[in-house]
Amino acid sequence: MKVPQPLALDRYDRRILELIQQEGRISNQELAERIGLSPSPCLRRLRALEESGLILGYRALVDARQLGYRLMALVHISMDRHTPERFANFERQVAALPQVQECLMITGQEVDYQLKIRVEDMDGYQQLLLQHITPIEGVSGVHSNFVLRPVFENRGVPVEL
Amino acid sequence: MKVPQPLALDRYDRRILELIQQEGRISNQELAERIGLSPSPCLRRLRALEESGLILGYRALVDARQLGYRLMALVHISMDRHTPERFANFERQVAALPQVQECLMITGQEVDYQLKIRVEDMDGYQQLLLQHITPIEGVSGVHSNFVLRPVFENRGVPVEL
DNA sequence: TACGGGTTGGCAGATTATGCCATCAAGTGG
DNA sequence: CCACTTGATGGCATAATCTGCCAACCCGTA
Repeated sequence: MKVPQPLALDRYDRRILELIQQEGRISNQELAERIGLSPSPCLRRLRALEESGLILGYRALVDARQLGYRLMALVHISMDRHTPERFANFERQVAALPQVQECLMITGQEVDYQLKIRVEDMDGYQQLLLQHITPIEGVSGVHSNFVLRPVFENRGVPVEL
Repeated sequence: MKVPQPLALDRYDRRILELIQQEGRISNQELAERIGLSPSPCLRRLRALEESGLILGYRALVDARQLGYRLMALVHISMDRHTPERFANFERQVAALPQVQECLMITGQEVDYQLKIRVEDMDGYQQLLLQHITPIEGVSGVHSNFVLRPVFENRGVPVEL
């Protein structure tokens, strides 16, 4: 473990970050070739980026539609009383629901959270909402928008220059 | 290339999908151990899942905050005229902005798109909005919510039993 | 010029991936 | 009940990759 340095990334590090955000399973050899370095220093840099916490991990992207999740929705939640306990409890309950892909606490006069959920269809949506989200203590309002088309998702973080 | 089958995933395939969504760079050997299969058939299954398109790819997760992106916002866009050309043009322009991490076309009486953006700070936000998003032809309204805290993101798609 | 810190490239051994083949289990028809 | 077919497994040999180590190099400084 290393304390986050003032963070000095040269162009090699940046190229590495760009490439592994696109091809997370690229071999170190090919990575080295593409950034114009030999395998040894390339691997050292990659490991250093991982150790520093800049690279949080690796994920395979799975096609949700092919798995039967044909409906994606953005669910906006408002809470009645804004106590830390209420929030903590809500977040814990929501984290336990696998259909909830993302949970963001956001600004907004009427809204406290936005959830991104994936379900099979409207039935699944209704079930999730009525049986698992609405009943959570403190939830006073729920409003959803459905995703008509995901234009793009899962883009990498820009690593300038 | 294979045509998407009726999709019959046994428990081995499901375990593979679960594991590589959590550890995208896991070695085939360890993957095989964890699912209780020898390396050969495990690798065959993994490759088959990739070929079938169920696995779309692999990504490294990069810590945006450490890269200086301290502000995340959800930007809601409304368009004045709902013609396919307007939409296509908007999507193209928005895709060219690296700060836009996600673009979803959504339902809503006043809203057509939700963008998830990452910027350095409020200055960056203002610049992005005024110089690159508002000027896009057809954009008639913009309303943003800021993310106070990302409770969780980037969760895997659930692969039931 | 000599020195020190940091990085590189190359090499050897360990680990992993890959293709091939015999074996095995399940289902079919004789 | 026995061939026979289909599809998947496990093991093995080979190829490719990773990993740790060390000498060489670059660069700023004394």
